[in-house]
Amino acid sequence: MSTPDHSQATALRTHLCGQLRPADIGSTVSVTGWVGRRREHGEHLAFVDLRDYSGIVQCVINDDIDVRSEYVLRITGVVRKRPEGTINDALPTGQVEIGDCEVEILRKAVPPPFPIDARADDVDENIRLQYRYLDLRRERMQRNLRVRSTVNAAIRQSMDQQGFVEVETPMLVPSTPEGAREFLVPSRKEQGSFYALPQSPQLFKQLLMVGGVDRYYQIARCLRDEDLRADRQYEFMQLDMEMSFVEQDDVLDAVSRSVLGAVEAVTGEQIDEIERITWHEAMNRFGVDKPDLRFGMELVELTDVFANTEFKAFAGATGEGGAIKGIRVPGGAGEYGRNQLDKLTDRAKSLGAKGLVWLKIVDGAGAAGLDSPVAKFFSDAEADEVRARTGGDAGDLVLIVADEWMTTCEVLGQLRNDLGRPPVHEGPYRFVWVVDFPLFVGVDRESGRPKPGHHPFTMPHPDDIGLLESEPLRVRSKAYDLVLNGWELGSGSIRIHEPELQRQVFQALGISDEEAERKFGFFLNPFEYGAPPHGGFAYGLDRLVAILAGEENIREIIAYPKTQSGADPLTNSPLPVDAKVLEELGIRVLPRVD
RNA sequence: GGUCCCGUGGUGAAGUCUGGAGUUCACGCCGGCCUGUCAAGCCGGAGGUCGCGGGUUCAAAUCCCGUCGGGACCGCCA
Repeated sequence: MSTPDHSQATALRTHLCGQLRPADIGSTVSVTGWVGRRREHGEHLAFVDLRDYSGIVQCVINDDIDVRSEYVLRITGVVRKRPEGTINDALPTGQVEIGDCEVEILRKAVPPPFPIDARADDVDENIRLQYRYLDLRRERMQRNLRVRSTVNAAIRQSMDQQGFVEVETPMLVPSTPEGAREFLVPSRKEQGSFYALPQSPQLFKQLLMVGGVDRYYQIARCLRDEDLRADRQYEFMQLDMEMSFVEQDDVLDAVSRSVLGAVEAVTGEQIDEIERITWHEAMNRFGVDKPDLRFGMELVELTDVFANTEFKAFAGATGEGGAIKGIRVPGGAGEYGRNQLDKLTDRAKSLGAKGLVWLKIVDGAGAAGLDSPVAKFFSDAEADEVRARTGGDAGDLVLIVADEWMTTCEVLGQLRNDLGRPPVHEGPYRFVWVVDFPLFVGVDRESGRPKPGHHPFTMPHPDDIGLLESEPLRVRSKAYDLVLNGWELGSGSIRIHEPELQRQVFQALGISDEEAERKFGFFLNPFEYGAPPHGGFAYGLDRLVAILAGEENIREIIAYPKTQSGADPLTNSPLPVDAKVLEELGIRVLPRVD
């Protein structure tokens, strides 16, 4: 991470606590901070660890002074080498200490509810959030906030260098029927009317392209009233961008630069290029559209192996639309007992598979070399081929699913993640662009029409436009996701900028001209005045920062996050408001219905 | 809307399955001793609505029902 090159000395301090080194020996310094631990040895000797964000320095106090945990102090004294045998290698400042200390108590403090150090990692998160201002004093949180700040700065620098213009878009926007549930804001002047908080600046950024801005970006706050998760908050930040007169490669290039610039700024690691795979390949090999490339256990194609199988559970999946695939769990034969294998089977079923076949590979060739309830249904040739394709050795476990192609991929992809995925702080940063997403995903149960995969303004793949009417589900799109270590960082697309193609896509979606005008007119009519070809992207800063900080949960890299139920234990929000306030807004709250 | 896990002095845990006195451990806190410690050490002390409500029982932290709070996940997040 970058460190500021100017001194952070102030009227009250000459140095930061964590900065002092043997080179400072002999200097008279003033440091400020909080009392960490103190070690008293009677009236005439006490050690106080003074802490600021930069670290800890030991101060030697020879007076009888009452200084307690988390008191705010200013200490002035002389930096000196620690006596022989008392050097603390665990501290960056451990070679030195501050002696001849004059102590000024800037503010007394009551004892904190939990220790302000790594032990608070184990404290109930609700309590950490209730006292977030204390939690934030800890090294971990200070580091996380600074990773975040570094990422923001690096992104701004990269976007600026690439000629992007930072434009702010409104927080009070019209409510739109599509997409995520919105937070509503009542209008005081027009009672009964509402603004919404933006789930993203989508409309405004595309209109900036119509407005000739050419390259827009914003570190944008987005708000969605959907259920919270480890990687989802009501409010989150996105690097949002849009470019004019571009093809897909131009967008991927620009985004790659910014995200890789952020990685380098935080870790010093240089990544030259982000690899790409198609959505179809991602599903085939990893069973998810956000593959974690840090580990193997890829899905192995087995459909043709069982083309003429006697095994009924597999025979049904060898035809059109079906697929049989397996994954190898190295060393899994010994690791997974009958009980756990039953649990894996239940898991597969709950994910939508009809069942799960497991094979433990033992010594010997042919079906006899497999330990499995279904081995007796396998021919020797089939058994040998499964071993060859999966690369399975004695002691390995092979899991096989036979189902519709999509189900087979998804179930095994989930099992692959369940069984093999490393924790977030492990391994390299494996970015991947997933391109050629299908334009439509699945079919709406009510209307029978295909549903848009990204949004209805996404450019279909030029080679597939002819299939829009005949086989819409096979149409690929110019939509793409950026994935890092199995986390979806963000997505984007080339947009449709001319009306005829937009009409065709609406038609495939079953949206009439009237409905299109009613729902999207406010958005598309401006295009009539000359929309340039354009495309864009947005990626989640919280997720990127969490991964770079090695945190599993984005709450750890947000100063004031909400709990899973959407509450803030620090402020107790959300809270009821005075009847007067509601009256002014023309709002009446209905009694709770349970 | 659903599934699963958790809730015990300020903090973290054990105790809950198999009911028997608010029992235990570590940290913190308060007081005392202590001149080279560094998650200092030694001695002493205080601190509790076992989340809340109801039920079963002679007896409930423990069993049952409900509820609140926290977490993980499914749905949801075009």
